[in-house]
Amino acid sequence: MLSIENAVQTLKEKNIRLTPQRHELINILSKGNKHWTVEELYQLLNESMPSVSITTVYNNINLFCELGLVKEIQFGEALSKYEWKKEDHYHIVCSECGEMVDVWYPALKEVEVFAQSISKFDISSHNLQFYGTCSNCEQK
Amino acid sequence: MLSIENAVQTLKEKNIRLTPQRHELINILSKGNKHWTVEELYQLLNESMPSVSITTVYNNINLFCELGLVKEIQFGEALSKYEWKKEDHYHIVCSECGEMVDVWYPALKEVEVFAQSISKFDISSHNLQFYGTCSNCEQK
DNA sequence: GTCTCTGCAAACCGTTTGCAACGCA
DNA sequence: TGCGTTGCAAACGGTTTGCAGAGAC
Repeated sequence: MLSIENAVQTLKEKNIRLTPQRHELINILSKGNKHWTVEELYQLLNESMPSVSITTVYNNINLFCELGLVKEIQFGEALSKYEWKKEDHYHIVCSECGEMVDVWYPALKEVEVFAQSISKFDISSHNLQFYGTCSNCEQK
Repeated sequence: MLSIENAVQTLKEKNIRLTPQRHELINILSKGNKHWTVEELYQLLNESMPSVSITTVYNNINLFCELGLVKEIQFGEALSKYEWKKEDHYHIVCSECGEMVDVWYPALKEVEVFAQSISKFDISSHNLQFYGTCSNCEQK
């Protein structure tokens, strides 16, 4: 799990300013080990910085993705979610409410090798998602 | 692979009219064993029916998905692609041009079982995509 | 003081909706 | 002939862009 200090260091090295908005966004993202939409981050950020704009959230979440501080998780028709950078893993998503949890399972390298062997593609990565119903939605 | 006759039969059973637009769209989709975006289907349809509107393509591709004649393939930030209904399989997509091919690999049921065992989710399905570079883009 | 960053407003673009005219059954 | 369908235009909604003023360093 990436530390706040490392993230701040990365910004400094690239001469990217540590604005209050960026600092607070890093604070939110690096705690909680969760998955947020842009809108959710905007709401959370607004609690401590009421004047922040959603443009700034977009600007910085994209910047953080480019810097490798944050990973974008894209899922079917749902809005992208973002998580603080950690080791590669898969995700389970609730089809009802969008709730998302991590799955730590060994990377399916042998399936990648198979896909490469039967295609004319040079395979570089793969993505695996699970769909289901979370316990909260199950009860309803 | 679903036949045109079966598709037409499904429409009849549900009292859905077989308009020329629908017939031609089924013709395009059921041949070629490819993956198309809405825009691509619209272009192809326009070759034989110049007056067709993109609204009609949206209406019918969504209808066909609901009827199970067509499967929507959603991929990260890319536009959805659609394929004629066939047995479940995975996809490889070219990160450069979006070119897509099928991968017939046994469903990863044991990974689903694992995901279920370590989460509080009732897992119903999963999705696996491979990313890479197709031979065309490799040469460039 | 400089130059990046913020935040507002407008643009963007794929998709959906409303609706009047059309045409399949 | 009736009602489902088409196709136009407008609306929609998440995201990006342009830009003038603010502010980090």
